[in-house]
Amino acid sequence: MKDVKFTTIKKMESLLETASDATRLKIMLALLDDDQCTCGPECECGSCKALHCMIEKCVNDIAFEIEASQSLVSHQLKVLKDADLVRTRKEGTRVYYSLKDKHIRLLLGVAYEHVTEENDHD
Amino acid sequence: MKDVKFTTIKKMESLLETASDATRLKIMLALLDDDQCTCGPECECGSCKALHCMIEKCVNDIAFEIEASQSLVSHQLKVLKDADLVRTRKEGTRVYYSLKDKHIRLLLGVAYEHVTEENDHD
DNA sequence: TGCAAATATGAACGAACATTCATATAATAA
DNA sequence: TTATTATATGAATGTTCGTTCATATTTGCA
Repeated sequence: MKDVKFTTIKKMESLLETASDATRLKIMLALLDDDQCTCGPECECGSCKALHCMIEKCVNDIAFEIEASQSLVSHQLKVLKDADLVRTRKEGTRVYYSLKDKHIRLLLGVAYEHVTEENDHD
Repeated sequence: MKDVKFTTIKKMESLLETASDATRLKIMLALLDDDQCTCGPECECGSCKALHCMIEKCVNDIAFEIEASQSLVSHQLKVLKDADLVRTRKEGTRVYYSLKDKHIRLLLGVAYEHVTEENDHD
């Protein structure tokens, strides 16, 4: 992986920087939760341990779940949205947020495994 | 992925925060380079498109390659080392750095793919 | 209309961070 | 020892960023 373009570096920086905050991580992990998964046993999402199932939650529910203020969650959701890590769907007064795509779920998965596994040498 | 412990969140934050800097990304991408790979065709590292081959470079070579000052590279290598993203090997006056393990290479790979691929919906 | 619920936003404050410059340490060779 | 090369480190500076508080906007409903 050599001669990576500067704009590519900058995009990677933006992606990782956006992901690298405890509040935003809590939000994204809440959106990786499997409570709302209604797929069958063939599904590989959430509790099924894989990543194609889309889970969505509204702002206040996220705020309650991660025990943060509505303002903070809204601010950070905007950061996540601007950086394209989440998508939104409006329904009445509510706005439902979900993770953007499989890369984001993979990123969270890799980071999670790295910090929870014991030292494995290479 | 629910009920993630606070310390796990903090570790993920640290990992991603450490990775989310253009200078440090350049350094890590330099360590993902395949110039030094001498493996055979069965090897899956670098140009072989996989991740088990360890590549190491010393500080000044990295500084030259990414066009940054020695001081800056040394500072940021320390950040990477403290956060356990790279390992070191001393040989005479030189210190050779390499990526810590496959998770780090995977992390870089996922981030790279996310920013270089076109929109793929889920 | 007016009210309530859900979400978004702007200002402000303090903390954290990337970079540079100058200098220190460590190892090797003469 | 002295000189040289490679690397590390401490201080200083300017900037960025997360959070809070107060308030604005939007939507649905009486």
